[in-house]
Amino acid sequence: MSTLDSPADAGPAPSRRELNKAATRQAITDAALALLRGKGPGNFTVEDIAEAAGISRRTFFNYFGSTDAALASIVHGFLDNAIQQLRLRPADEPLLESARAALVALADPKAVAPLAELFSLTQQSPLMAHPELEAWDHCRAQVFMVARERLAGTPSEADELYVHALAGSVISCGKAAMEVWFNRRGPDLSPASLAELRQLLIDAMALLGTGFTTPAPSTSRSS
Amino acid sequence: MSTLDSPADAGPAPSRRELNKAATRQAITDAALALLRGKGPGNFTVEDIAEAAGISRRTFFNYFGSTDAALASIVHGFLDNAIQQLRLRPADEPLLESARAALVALADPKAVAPLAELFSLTQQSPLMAHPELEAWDHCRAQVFMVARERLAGTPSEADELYVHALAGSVISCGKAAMEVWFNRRGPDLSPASLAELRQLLIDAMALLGTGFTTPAPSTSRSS
DNA sequence: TCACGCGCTTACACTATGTGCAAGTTTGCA
DNA sequence: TGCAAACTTGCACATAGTGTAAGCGCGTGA
Repeated sequence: MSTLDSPADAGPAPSRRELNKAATRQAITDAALALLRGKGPGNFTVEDIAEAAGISRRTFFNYFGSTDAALASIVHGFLDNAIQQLRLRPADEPLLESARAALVALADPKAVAPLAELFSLTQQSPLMAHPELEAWDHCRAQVFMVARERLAGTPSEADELYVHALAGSVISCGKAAMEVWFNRRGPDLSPASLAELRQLLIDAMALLGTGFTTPAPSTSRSS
Repeated sequence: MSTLDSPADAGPAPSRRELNKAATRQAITDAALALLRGKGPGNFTVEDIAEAAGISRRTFFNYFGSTDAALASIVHGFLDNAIQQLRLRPADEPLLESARAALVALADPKAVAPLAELFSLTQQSPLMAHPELEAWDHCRAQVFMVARERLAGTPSEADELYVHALAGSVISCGKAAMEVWFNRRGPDLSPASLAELRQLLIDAMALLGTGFTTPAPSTSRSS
């Protein structure tokens, strides 16, 4: 989201309007998350969220197209952050290495906490599947674009298959690492747990880089 | 496996009720596809589909949860078919090889045609994204189960990450091949086009098997 | 062959979702 | 200060999705 440390920041100038909008947006997701905690997935309506956020039902729909979309914005926030990290990596670095670095950089409590809570509240509830899948796919599209930019000008510039397959696989492996981590540790955010997440992400990218050769490749847990 | 009636029939005994249900289901998807052709995505309602299929609106919802779900059943049909092919492969074969074989076996006009038309009608229309992503994810879960079964008893039985990452990557690469193929050929089902699809699927699996080492790996088109 | 039971279809009613529109309110700017 | 643009809100309306109970068609056993 925002890294507003010093006065001379990248933003042009956060006007009052934009601050209000950001605040409203935040109020909506907060309210939605609170209701998810309190009532469980599928047991509250847009009207409930709007009331809890102190806005009208109509205004809710000015921000999000559905309850799901409001909750998925949490996932979007995390993944957008990941993309941002990815774009910071040097362009001549192998993409797998960049992805590994970007993901590991994101494995800190601040960034993972909302995601972990969302997962713990929606686990094995297909009600959440739709917008979450869409969020990951959006991220995939971003990775695709980064990968394409990097390959621009190289001999294989036009190899769409390579770029599509790579982007999709990177996302799948990142997702797999997150999923395994959550299955093992639940919403545990302790340093040891986060270290394991980092190792899983590293291992997942390594699997991709080695073509899934050895079924027992990792240092993170070998049965 | 053997019933007295038909020579090569696998079903236990298609009763009249089941035939009716199958027919209705088919009528619904046919009607939905026809409306998609005629009016474009998002420009028709459940009521329209029901009317075209000769059933009530309520009955539609007895079969599908939404218009999207009705159309996604086409994708589901294709992917279920792929899973079936995958399960026919010998259990000691490498999974990538099995996936390659299963996918190539599915690259025939009969199986691909409905999928190709659906793609051509919904391309760059996010209205279709949700249920389609869900269909792919369902397939991913199936591949995951197959992979887990195959590794049961091997030294790496408990390596969840490996299985999750592999299943996800296989799906992503299959998806990538289909996407590239459609971007190149559109709804072209000529033998040459299908041969290219097959080659793309093979190349995609090869990329996965070689860890995406060479950015210019394929025989399918190198710019 | 017939009648009973069960499953599927349907109409109805109702809640929730999502959107267009116009009026009211706040913010930016000259 | 005053105007214009952006944002919020209430209202109306079309559509989605579901529970319920009555009606119809299919399978089955007497």
